[in-house]
Amino acid sequence: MLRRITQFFHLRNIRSFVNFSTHQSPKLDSFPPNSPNSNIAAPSFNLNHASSQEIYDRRFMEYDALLRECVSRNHVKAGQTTQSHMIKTSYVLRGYFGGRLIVLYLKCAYFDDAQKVFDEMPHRNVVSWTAMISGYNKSGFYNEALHLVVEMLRSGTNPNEFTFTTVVNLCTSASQFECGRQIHSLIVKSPFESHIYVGSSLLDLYAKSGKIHDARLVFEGLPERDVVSCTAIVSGYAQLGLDQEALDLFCQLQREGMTFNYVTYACVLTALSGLAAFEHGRQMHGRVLRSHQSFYIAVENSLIDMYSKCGYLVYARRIFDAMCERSVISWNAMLGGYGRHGDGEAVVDLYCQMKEENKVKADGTTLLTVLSGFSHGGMERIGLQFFDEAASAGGVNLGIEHYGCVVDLLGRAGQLERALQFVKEMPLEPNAAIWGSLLGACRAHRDFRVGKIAADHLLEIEPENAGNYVMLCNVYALDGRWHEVRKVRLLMKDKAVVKEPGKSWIALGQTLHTFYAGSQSHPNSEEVLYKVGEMSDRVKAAGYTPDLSSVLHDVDDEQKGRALLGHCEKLALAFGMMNACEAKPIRIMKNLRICVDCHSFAKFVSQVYRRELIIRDKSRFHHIVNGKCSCSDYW
DNA sequence: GTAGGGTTAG
Repeated sequence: MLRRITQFFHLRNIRSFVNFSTHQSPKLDSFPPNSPNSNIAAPSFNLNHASSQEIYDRRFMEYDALLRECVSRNHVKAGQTTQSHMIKTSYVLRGYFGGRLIVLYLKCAYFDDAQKVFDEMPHRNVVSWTAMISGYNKSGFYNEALHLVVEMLRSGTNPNEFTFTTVVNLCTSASQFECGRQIHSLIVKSPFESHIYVGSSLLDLYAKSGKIHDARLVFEGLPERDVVSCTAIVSGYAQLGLDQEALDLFCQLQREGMTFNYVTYACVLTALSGLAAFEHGRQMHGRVLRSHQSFYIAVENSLIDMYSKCGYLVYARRIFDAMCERSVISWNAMLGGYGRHGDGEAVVDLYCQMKEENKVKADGTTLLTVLSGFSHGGMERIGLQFFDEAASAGGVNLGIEHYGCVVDLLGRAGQLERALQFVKEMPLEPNAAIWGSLLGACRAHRDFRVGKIAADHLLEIEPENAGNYVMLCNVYALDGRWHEVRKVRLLMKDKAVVKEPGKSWIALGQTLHTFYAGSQSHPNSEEVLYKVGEMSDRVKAAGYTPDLSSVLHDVDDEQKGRALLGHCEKLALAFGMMNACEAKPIRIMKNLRICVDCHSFAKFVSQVYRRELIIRDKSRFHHIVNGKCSCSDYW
C-alpha cells in the first residue's frame, strides 16, 4: 500500500517522512464518498466498519501530513501532485488545504499556482487571505499585496492578529505610511491593539516612517515587552541616527532585566558606530562574545562597521578575516571602511579578492562603495573606468547614487564642465544630491560659473534645506560677491530655514565630550576657549591664516576670526590636546563635514604640536600627520 | 495553516 501511494504521488524524496500505515486494506468502490474518481489509491486503514466521516477524516489527516512535509521541505512538485490528487477527491476546494497549498507555492515562488488555488477557493478564510498577502509582501509584490488587503476587507472577512501584523508589516515595507495609519485605526477598533506582534509591527511602522515619538508611545503602551519589541524600538532610534537615545534605551532596558539576542546587538553596534564610541563598542563586542551570539553574520558585519567607523581598521579586518562565512554586506562593510579612510589601494585589493573568491555576488551597494572608495582615495581615473565597465557590463542596476559618485569623481578631478555635461546627459533625473555634489566640487575648485548653475538647481529642488543656502553663500563668496551673500542670508531668514547645528565630540575613556559651535555648554568651555586661542597664536606663527570666507555672517574680520575660533571641531581638538594621552592620536568626530578653516587649522596643529589627528566627519576620515591629510585636501 | 525586530551603501 505504501508503494502504491508513493508511486501515485511520485514522492520518492519524501516518502520516509510521511507516516502512512503499511496495513493491507480492502479495495474501495468509491473513496471518499463523493469522489468523482474511484480508481484512486485507497487509504491505508481498515475500512470494514468505518463510517463515511471516519474515512474522510482519515484521508484528511493523510493529506494534512503530506502537505505539511511538502511545506517544510519546499517540495513544490510533490505539492502539485498532491493537489491534483486532492482535486479528484474534491478536497482542495473545501477550504482547509487551500491555505497550506498557498503557503507552499508562495514559499517556493510559484505565484501563479498560489493565485490559482486562491482564486478557485469558494470560501476563502482569514488564513488563506493572510497567507496570500504575506507571500506577496515577502516577495516584494507590494501592489498585489495591498490590492488583496482591500479585497479582503471588502469581502467582509474579519482580520485576525496574524492579518493585522502582516498588513502593518506590508505597509512598512511598501512605504505606505498613510495606509499603515489607517490600518492602525482599524486595529484600535479590534481586540488586537495590545497584541505583542501587532504592537511590534506598529511601532516599527512608526519608527521607519520617522515618527519615533509615536513609535515610543506604542512601545510604552504594550502590555508586555519581549526581545523583538525592544529591538524594534532600539533599532528605530539607531536607524534615524538617534544613536545616543538608542544606546540609553538599550541600557535602560538592560537594567530592567531584559535579555537580548544577536539582532539587538547588531542594532546597538550600529548606534555605537554612529557615535564612534570605541570603548563602548569594545565592551559590546566582549558582551556579544560572552553571549555566544558572535557568530551571526549580522553581528560580525556590525562589528566590522563599528571598528571601521571608530577608526580601527585593523580590528575590523581581523573580524572580517576570521569570519567562517561572509555575506555581501560583510564585503561592503569592509570595502566601505577602507574607502572612508581614503585607502583606495586596499579597496582595489579587497574587491579583487571578492571577485576571485566568487562566493558572493557584488550588488549595487558594492559598486557604490567601491566608487566612493576610489573617490575618497583620490583615484579618479580608475574610478571612472570602473564605472564605465560596470555600466556596460550590466548586472547591477545603476541608481542615482552611482551617478552621484561619478559626479564626485569628475568633480574631484576638477573636470567641472565635464561633470555638468554628465549630469545633463545622465539617464536619470538629477536630484539634490547630484547638484549638491557638483556644487561642492565647484566650491573646492573655485568655479563660480558651474557652481551657480548647480546652486540654482539645488535651491529649486530643495528650497527648505538650509545647507543648500550655505553652499550658495560659499559660491558667491568665491567670487567676492558679498552683497549676494547678504541677500541669501536674508532669504534664509525669510524662509526660516535653520542650519543643522554643528557638533563635534571626543571620547575620553567611556565619556563622550560634546561641543557645539560658539556654545559654552561644556563645563570646561572657558579653559577650552583659552586653549584654542593659544593654539591659534602658535599655528599663526607657523603660517596658518584664518579662512575668513568660511564665516558667512556679515560682520567685520575681527568678529569673523572669533567666530572661526568657536567652531566645534576646534573646541574638541583643544579639549583633546589638553586631556588626551600624548602618545596616542587625538580622535575627533563631527556630525557635518569638516569646515575648510578647521581642516587647515588641524593640519597646522599636527605639524606644530607633532600630534597625529584622526578626524571623522560626516563622510570620511581625515588622518592628519605632520601637516598632511589623507584626504589630499578634497572632501 | 497565516504574524513582529537585524547588519553595508544612501
